[in-house]
Amino acid sequence: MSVRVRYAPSPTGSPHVGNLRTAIYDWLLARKEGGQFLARLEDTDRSPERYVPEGIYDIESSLRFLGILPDEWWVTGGPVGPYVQSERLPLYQEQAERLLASGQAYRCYCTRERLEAVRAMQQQNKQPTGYDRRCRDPKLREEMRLERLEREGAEPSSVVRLAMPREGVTVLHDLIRGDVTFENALQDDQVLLKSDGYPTYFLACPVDDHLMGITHILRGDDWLSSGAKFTHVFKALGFAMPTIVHPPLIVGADKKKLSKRHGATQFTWFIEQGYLPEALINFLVLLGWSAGDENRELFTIPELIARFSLEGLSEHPAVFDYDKLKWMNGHYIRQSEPGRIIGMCLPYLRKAGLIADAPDANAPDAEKEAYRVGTLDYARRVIPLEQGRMKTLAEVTELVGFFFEELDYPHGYEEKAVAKWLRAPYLQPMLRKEIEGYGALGEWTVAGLEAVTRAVGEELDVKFADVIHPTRVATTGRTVGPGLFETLWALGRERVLTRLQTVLERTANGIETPF
RNA sequence: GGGGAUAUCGUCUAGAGGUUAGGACGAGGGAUUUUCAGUCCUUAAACCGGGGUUCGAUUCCCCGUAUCCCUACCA
Repeated sequence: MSVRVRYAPSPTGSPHVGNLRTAIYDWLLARKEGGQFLARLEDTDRSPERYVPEGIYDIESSLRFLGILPDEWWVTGGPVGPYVQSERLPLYQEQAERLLASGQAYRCYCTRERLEAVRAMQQQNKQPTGYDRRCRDPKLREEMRLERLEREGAEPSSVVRLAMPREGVTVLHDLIRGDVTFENALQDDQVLLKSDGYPTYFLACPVDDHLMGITHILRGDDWLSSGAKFTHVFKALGFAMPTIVHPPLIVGADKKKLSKRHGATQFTWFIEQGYLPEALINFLVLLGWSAGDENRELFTIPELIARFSLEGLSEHPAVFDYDKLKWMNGHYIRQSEPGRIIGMCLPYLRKAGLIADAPDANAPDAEKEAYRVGTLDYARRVIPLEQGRMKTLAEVTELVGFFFEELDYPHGYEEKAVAKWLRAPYLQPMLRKEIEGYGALGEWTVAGLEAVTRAVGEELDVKFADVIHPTRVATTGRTVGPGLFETLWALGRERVLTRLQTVLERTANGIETPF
């Protein structure tokens, strides 16, 4: 039987990185085994805070971003749809009826108030909490129904609860943890069908996994402790239990389940920051899985597909290491074709106001041409110079800002940079010679710029480095950046000469330090 | 309170009944360059505790401890 796995997110907002990691595992497994990867929307909680329509879009775009497109899902449909639980209500109701008919589930008329009171009492007495099974007794149930009927003047609402066996044990066989045994008597009579007619996870998931032919269930370790109820629903329904495995949780530095207070958890944040899909996949996969004794951690997607197996999953929680992710992302940025990075960086530059938006489609040709030459070509020259320094794409604006911003000494110059390098006694002659030399340069090339600069240093009898640093500060306002000659080359003759000239004039009487 | 799971450098992890317990991130040092980044070399850094089993356990078993997860008409 071919492998069929599913990613089953709830649209409670932007997807959590932990859920996406599971989706990646699912996808890798499907690709590795030549099976199918499906996605199903678990939107059975209709409360406003737990049903976020935009979340659906975030889920969809996150999968697209990662390039792990489901073979069957709500976007494209498929043979076992619909792939949205709220559109499958009759299916769950039907199965609930079966359970009711066979006595493996029962209606419960208890009010929320009563449930809360019971729980409060249990907590007060340090008793295990859980439903006291009052309605499991037909007589008491009818009593409760009548009582509410009279009080409310209409047929009272009810839920359907799982009639968990009162004795024996339920064993869940987890692929990586082995048999996990639960005492049935300790399990709660889980609500399967809510009073609003929607199923809970414990009914919807088994029904769908069965109907959709799911062969392997991968779900977070936080589900393991309710495994008995889950397993029992399959059994009660007469459905074969798929292979099940609980990858470890992703946690924060304090070892608690990764949440907002640890930093970003919403996947869309990572996209916005400019993490590359292959970096995210590589990093996330390694958080809870390893290729064994292969001493490496950088894997391409095809390599991951070839190596992935459920057996490689670890069983203890993994701390999300933002630093390592950054390192890995920087690695993949460096590895990328410059064209790709340029394309990915442009939106950040536009957003930061460093470059203008592209002209309209119906703008005059001259305007389009001017944009292409003046803006795009410049950005194309500049961005690759900083490609090696970016850890995230969002950092590009910080890195290349000085190329685009109007530098007008001393405005836009870093105080420390000026203090350190523009106090050089030979500054004035150096600037004058550079202006002359760069101005007279035939072809504006990196080699030509270097030759001129070296010559200036020799004429001044100053070390090469001592020319380079003040020149960098004079033309960029800072001490760090790409190689000086690449920088000058990218800036272009006009900007370089203007900036040098301005500094020359304004430092004629020593350094103005308005700082 | 109850239940479940887990335990190797700070972090992600590899590992085998006998190893110098390996790699990576991060940290320290050095080299290189024109600053930064990168690259290369290098240093420090770990088997939770106690019992067993065994010639020998960090590895297998038990107990303890610690941590996490669940304990909803949420997933």
